[in-house]
Amino acid sequence: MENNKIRVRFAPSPTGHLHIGGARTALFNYLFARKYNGTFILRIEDTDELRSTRESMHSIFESLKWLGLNWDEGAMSEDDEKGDYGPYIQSKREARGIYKKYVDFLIEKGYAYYCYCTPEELEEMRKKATLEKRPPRYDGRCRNLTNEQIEKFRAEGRKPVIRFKMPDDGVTEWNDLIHGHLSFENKLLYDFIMIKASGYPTYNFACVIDDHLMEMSHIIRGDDHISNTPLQINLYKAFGWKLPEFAHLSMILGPDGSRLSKRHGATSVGEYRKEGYLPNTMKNYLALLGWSTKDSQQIFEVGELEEKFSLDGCQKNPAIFDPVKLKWMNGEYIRKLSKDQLFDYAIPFIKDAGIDLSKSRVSPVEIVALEQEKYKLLSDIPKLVDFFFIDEINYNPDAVEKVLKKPEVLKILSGIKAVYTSIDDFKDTVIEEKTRAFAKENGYKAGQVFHPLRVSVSGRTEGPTLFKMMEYFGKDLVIKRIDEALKIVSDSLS
RNA sequence: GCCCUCAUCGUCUAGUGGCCUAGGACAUCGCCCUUUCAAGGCGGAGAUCAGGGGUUCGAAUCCCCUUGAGGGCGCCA
Repeated sequence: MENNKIRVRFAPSPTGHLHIGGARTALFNYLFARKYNGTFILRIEDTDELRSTRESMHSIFESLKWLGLNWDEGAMSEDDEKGDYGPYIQSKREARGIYKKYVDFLIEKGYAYYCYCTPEELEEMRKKATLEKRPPRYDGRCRNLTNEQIEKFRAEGRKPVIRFKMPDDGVTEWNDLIHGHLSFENKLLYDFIMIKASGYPTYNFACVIDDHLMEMSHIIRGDDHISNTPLQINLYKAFGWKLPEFAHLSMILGPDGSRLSKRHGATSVGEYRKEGYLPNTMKNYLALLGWSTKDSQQIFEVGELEEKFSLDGCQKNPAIFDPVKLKWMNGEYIRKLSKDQLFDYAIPFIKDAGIDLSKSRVSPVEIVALEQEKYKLLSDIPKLVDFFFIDEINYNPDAVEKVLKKPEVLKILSGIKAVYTSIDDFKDTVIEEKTRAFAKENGYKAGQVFHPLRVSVSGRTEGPTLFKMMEYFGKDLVIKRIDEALKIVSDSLS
């Protein structure tokens, strides 16, 4: 049954990068389509001639792809598209005159009219209304202009807009798939603009025409659109078109409960990517903002979200974006990666930090994997592995003070140096065995030897497991660094 | 100002009339493991279910009011 086919869309306007909220809307549409074997469509709503940019469009494509929200139909890039309902970029649709015939139809049927009010007049109208404590919306004054008035406005060179004539009474209602029954009194609605003075359609108009023409079955969007919905429904009714199902997702707020904005930190998907978050982390975390399973599952395997998603699990109330939990989740996802996957993700971050990967004796893949359970962000990696790739390490002053400047350290280090010099097979198990034996023979506790050693070879008090680390450094480098540490200790004694 | 929406631990949430002395996760605290930092394991604290009225034998769950928060009232989307 062609008519029962699930078709959903994400319809961003290219006026900036893909934001967290937009990504979440895209994700839910994508998951819904996957769950019910439907079609996920990407449409670009660039009817804001002033703010829409090609760069933004590109950036949105990139972010969507990075998140793995692959769409089946629609604008595939700035210049390519796929599907039988195109064009999928509204400016191109406008250029083809797609909207015009629907405008003409409405005017002919008396559902739309020209309005000659200037922006200044409208501003004045709103101000006055606010002062008089009335709703600051258009009062419909151009609904019944006389021919003389129209002549006069034209003579003044005024460019009209085209407004939709909203019904004066009755109610507009629908059954929202998330909120349930929603209803608005028509007299509280207003004659919204369908066509701007520039000839371009507005959001509320183009959106309805396209959703209908593209045969959308479900409109899943943010609940900031709830009050646009009755406006749009009246348009559908004027055309006599079948309504799609509506589902309004709750908003995402910043940690202080206000609308998520720059002052809360990163707000775009691209920024999180740069900070070292994995795409699957973002997908999983975003899914959990406003949606959950009956058992409050937190981490989802590949494909599991697509399988378990449902509109029933969607929350009505807004969700606060929690960067702390996001970070935890990223650690979880990093730990699930194979060594090779981790390394592939790490490369750009390591290179950015200026680290020369050729400078280590062992495979950098192994080195990066050494501290896998520790990374919360991919950007944590360089500073945790850098001492594997540089000759001269920096000794952390606090570490030197706390660990190396102890009375027995000089003896321990020179003793252990002698032990290491005699090891031929410099492997972690061998080193550990010899080191423990050295401690025991000389009456030291293991930790008394391990700690100064760690600081000596790495310059820090924390790091990877000690013996594996030394094995990777290699015997020569370990001895060289013990010598350096020895020098620091003896210098401080004199 | 008007309209709409929403309301469970600090946060994300489970819960759809009795299984709730409200469950899970993040964060937090303590203990264990341990060569460090993590990770992991175990345990604790944390929500009189915004407040007040009803309905009912019984309400976080249904109804009403109040309060608070968010959204909208654009030739932005």
